[in-house]
Amino acid sequence: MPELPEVEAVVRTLRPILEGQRIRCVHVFHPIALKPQRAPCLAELATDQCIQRVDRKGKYVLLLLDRGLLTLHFRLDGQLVWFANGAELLERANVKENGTHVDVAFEFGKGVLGFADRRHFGRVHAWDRWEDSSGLASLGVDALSKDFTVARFRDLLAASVRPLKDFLLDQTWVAGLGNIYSCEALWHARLDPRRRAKSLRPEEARRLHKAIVSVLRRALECCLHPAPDFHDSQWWFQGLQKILRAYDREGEPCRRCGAAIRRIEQSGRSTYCCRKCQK
DNA sequence: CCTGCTACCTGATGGC
DNA sequence: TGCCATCAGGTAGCAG
Repeated sequence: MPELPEVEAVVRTLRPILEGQRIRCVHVFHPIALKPQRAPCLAELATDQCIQRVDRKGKYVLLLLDRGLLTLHFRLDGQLVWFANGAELLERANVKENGTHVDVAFEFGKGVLGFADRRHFGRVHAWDRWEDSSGLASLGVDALSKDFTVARFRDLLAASVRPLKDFLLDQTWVAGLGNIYSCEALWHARLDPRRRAKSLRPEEARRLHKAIVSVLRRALECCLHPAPDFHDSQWWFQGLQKILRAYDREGEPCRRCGAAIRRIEQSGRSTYCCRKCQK
């Protein structure tokens, strides 16, 4: 559930479940999910603390504790799973037949929250202060925050010589966009992903800003209907496909001009765009 | 400081 | 069927 809208939908769903709950204990099944931190560090920081607030910055989920915080990052494939209680967790987690993959779990009075990522890219980290997390501390302005204004965005663009696509993927300028919504925003703004960020005219910067915000809002609506269901480990976001105009549509006609959507490679990753109407 | 490249992992898919 | 190559919604760490 990688990009900003998916993480925001998770956070909104998690908030009423977790806020005010005390972490009774922490289970670490796969320590790689904590790397480079270690299990004792997480257990010591989290055990017996209450979750005061559930929040998000960029693609990070923040669980703010009485003292310190936990950060969850799903990377490409991470997800959350809910269990009724500790017994159900131990019965189902990582067992051979019909088991549910779980890397780390937090046990509460009302149930258990599991963090799972078979690929082991996702991370669960514990921090005394948010500034201690270099990933979190280096994030730029969140794309759905009110600080993400056209003026601010124009200044950021003007300071970067990189191609627009790389600029949008770089979380230190604007936080929250990944490969899908970068492609989508550029398609909606009718801008060539290879253009240098600083080459945009004011009107083009405004168009891209508007496209980013509207694409993310529309995707968030999609992610909330239906809302995430952590009780079902097969749960996934439905219906995102129907809002995509460029991503993963190689060879299909552009919905604006009819030309074939092309797949090009930028910084080792796929960019989907219309070479005819994205200038 | 910036940029570009690789490594990190596992699973799904498609060609032969 | 089986085997192999390729691809995947992300980021950290490194060299230049």
